[in-house]
Amino acid sequence: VKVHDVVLAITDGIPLFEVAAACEVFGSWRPGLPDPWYNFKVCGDYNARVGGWFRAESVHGFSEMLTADTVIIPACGAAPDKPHTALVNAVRAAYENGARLVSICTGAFVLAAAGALDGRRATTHWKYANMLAATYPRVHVDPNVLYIDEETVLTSAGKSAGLDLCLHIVRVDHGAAVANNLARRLVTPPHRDGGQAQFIPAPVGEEKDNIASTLLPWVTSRICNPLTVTDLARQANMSTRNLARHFRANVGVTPLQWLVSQRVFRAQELLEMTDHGIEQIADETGMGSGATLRRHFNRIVGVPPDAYRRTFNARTPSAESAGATKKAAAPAGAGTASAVWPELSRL
DNA sequence: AAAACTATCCGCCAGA
DNA sequence: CGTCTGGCGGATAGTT
Repeated sequence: VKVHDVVLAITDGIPLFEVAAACEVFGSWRPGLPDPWYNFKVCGDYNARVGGWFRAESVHGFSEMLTADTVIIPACGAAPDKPHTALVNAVRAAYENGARLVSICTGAFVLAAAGALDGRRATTHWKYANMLAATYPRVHVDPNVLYIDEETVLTSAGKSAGLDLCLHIVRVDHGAAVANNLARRLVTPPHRDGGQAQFIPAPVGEEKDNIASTLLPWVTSRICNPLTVTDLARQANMSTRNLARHFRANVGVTPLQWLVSQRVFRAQELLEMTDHGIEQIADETGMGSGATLRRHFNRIVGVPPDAYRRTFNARTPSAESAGATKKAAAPAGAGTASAVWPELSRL
């Protein structure tokens, strides 16, 4: 099996965070991940300043992109609308060679300049969305999503959305279980399918009495109850129609979709931390039946509940036969990293 | 696995 | 006016 070549391109003045996110995901193998992980290289300007604190010395030339399977452009320098010419040319060449292009933050400007975004949907840091749309009219800019997957071209919003996109790519390449495993190790919340789901509309939201800050906590704390969408509407003091409207606008998915994903997340925790049976967990997560839980769990997590438990349950250090997955359980005392998920996973 | 049955979603629209 | 809300009904998604 050929190892997937990932090349990260950096230019002078590039922000640290975006670079770091990609390096964390693609640049280091961790226990439990497939062994030949990615073949990760950094290319760019020699001595480019990174984040204002470091200089990049050990970098390859842009020509590395020509043989890459995936090219990542974390951002551009201070003037996104005037991208680095050599970089743009290299990206164009890589694209014509069939490479998958990935941008984080203002990296989308480089992709756009290379023509890779023409006629496509794309996103970038919300602060630059207008500029991107104005500079490249043929790009359909959507500032309201974390990332957009156009198969061969993937763009993401700023900062941590880049991490979400990187994990999404791992999910595409290696499956949900591997992606979730990596997310756990990075102590970041796992996500649903990224392809069509567009969650988190407002990058810079206000803290009013919106659904996200009032209704969602109310529900998550009662996730063991078989709440219906009508129940949520009653709690929010609005009609189901209005709830559907506001929910979509504030949370990005429909009430039921969100509800089901929360139940599955809770089921993940119970699978990790208890030895309860599937039927019991279905009951404890407000899911109607074990069959229903299995179906949704499989769809969202990517593996069946029992397989998930075998991999992650901290109580039963199941003898992993083949050496592939070295005891993926969390360190003792940490109570499994998923303990931090409920708060973070409010998509 | 498929079918019958429910619940939910969302465009449209009128009324506040 | 422009904005918000709740009801309706067909299409979909979810459940048994």
